Amino acid sequence: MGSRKSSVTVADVARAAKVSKATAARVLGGYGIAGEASRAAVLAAAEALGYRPNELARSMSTGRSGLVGVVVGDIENAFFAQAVRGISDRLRSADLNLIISNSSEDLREEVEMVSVLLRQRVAGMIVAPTDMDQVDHLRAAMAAGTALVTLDRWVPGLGADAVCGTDRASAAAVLARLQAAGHRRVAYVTAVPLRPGQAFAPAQVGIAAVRERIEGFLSATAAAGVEGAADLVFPGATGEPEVERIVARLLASRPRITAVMASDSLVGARIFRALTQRGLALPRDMSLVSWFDADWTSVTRPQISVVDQPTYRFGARAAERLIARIGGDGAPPRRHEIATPLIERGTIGPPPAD
Amino acid sequence: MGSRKSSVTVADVARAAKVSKATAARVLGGYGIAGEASRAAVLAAAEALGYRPNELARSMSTGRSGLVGVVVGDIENAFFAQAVRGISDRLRSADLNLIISNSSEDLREEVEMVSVLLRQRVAGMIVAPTDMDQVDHLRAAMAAGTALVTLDRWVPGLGADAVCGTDRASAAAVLARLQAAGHRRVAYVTAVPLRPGQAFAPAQVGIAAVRERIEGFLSATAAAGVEGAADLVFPGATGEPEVERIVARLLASRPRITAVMASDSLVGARIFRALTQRGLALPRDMSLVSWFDADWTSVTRPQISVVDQPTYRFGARAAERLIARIGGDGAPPRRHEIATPLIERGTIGPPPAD
DNA sequence: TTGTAAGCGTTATCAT
DNA sequence: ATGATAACGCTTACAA
Repeated sequence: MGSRKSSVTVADVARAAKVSKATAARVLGGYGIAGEASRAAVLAAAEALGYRPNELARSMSTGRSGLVGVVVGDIENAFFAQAVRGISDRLRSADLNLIISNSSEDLREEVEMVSVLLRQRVAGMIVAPTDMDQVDHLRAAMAAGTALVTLDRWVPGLGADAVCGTDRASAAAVLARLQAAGHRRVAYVTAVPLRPGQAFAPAQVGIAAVRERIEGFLSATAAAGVEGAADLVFPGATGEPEVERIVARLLASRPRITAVMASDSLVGARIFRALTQRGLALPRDMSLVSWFDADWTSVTRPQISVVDQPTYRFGARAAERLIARIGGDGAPPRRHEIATPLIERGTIGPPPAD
Repeated sequence: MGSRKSSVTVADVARAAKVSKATAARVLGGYGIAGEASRAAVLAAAEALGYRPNELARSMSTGRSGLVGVVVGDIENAFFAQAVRGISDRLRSADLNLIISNSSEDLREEVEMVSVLLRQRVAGMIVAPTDMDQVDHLRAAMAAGTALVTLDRWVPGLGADAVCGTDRASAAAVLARLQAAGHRRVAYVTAVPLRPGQAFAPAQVGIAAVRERIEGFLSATAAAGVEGAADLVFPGATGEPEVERIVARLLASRPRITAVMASDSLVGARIFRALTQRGLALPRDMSLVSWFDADWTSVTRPQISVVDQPTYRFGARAAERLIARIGGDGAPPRRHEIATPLIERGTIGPPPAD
């Protein structure tokens, strides 16, 4: 039965090369110094025996681990998938490997995942925190000496580097652009759940990036003299039927809502579908701007106007910061903003005459 | 300076609980037996000190590693991103963690990544081999005792479990459906590179799934009495300009090619765009079937007919097999096929009268 | 039930 | 330049 995986160790190599374990370790580990003769012998023996260094053991004695953990909301989502690719590409050049895990945007799972990563003694982690008001587990990780960078979301007071978009400003800019086109009542639709039994307030939104966008949206709306700004935010757009209901409310609103901002590309796609399935045309009957330049936004007709979030760069940048921190960079932590500009395509038009 | 990460160890807990290291280890590790009193003391001490088991050390002594490696072509691609999610979900319930890496469909990188995973002493790995004719590194991994399951691609003679689609059959079925609609000259467009300086032959295609589809396509085409089947395969559709050129050739062909099969959703999207940008309408001017039910295929007008590859299930299934193997399942390795059925939407029509 | 002590495969210190 | 030898934090006989 027992197929002992007993791999070849430095001791084996040393024996074969007729040198001490220490010498073999030095040449194999590439540290210290070794004579020409022994070096050759060791290398030959290692080759012959098929020696593979055991990173576990190596990490055990050095204390550093070569592994970096990533916790994202949903790897299936292109937004995060691209970010992970960016992280992965950067990490590779620093000889670090990637443990990835999904939080499903659920705090409990996030806490669990962080704990698992800590047990694996990762050198650092990149997390997209699902709730900016519950970050004790992240604090603990940092206190334990693990480098941390938050992705896409800035948590004030955490003291971790963050790489995120210009959420507040972009939301305001999109609204301004829509108002310039003549829209007055613009809606903001997002998937974040409305905490049960409570009236909506931005402070209830746990995902920092979304909260910031909503705040930007709300203050710009109010500043424009539009009353009842809070009623223009539609949370809970979690699935097909929910979006369907929201679109119905949008269309029934009086005074009429004539433009929509979708908080992510999934919501955007669903709104688009709900609208076109009713036989409505964009931007004639409704203007639409979606966050994230997903694939689908350029095959529709017209193409969708989007707020471009270059998440590959988010990821790459986050990895760079993390690598620096692991390397001992002690600069004060800061927020690294990456511009998320509006890409105008075909779904911004004047409001319907009606 | 030196923020010694010196975490609390079992020894520390033992000392605090006034028991031996072994006893503390037993209750913390959840094995062996321990008296009620000591158990309570240890647990309390661990809690107070904030003890976190060191998985590295644990793996070192037990020999098993709790980590599973995954090597995919491109995590940024929804095809793989969904598969990874499936893997991740299944792995979690088995208390396994996921190291992921990208091969960029490059053999050299794949070999390197597998080697890295082996050094990390992963319990097993799931790989989408980029070249079915170069799998020595995978053989070596299995020989070293690492469990292996291939994803989406079957490598004959490797002796590893594989989870893949019904590629050959689906290709033939799609062709049959197209022929039933009246098409005679149908093209197959794929991103796999044409090896430089050689005429095209299916045996040059390294990605098993694609090779099988091409073989299915070719034999079904020939069986239908269509001459010059090989000229109907268009490899090298790697980027926007390449697809543009291929579409031009498609449209210029005589006798005319009236339907296209796209080997993946990226190629499909590019073909769709190239076609519609020329003002052509689907399926009036050209019929189209794409592999993979990507998001974008349901927002176009008409919606795209696709071969649905449920890659989340591919991943989940692969993870299940791997878990079984890690658990010692010794059943003969086999190919696990998951149906990839044609979903008819709006892009199959009769050939243009012309 | 509990404790002692020997590993696991490295790195790292200190003589030689 | 090289060789003993002690860690690293855990598991696991074996003894008490």
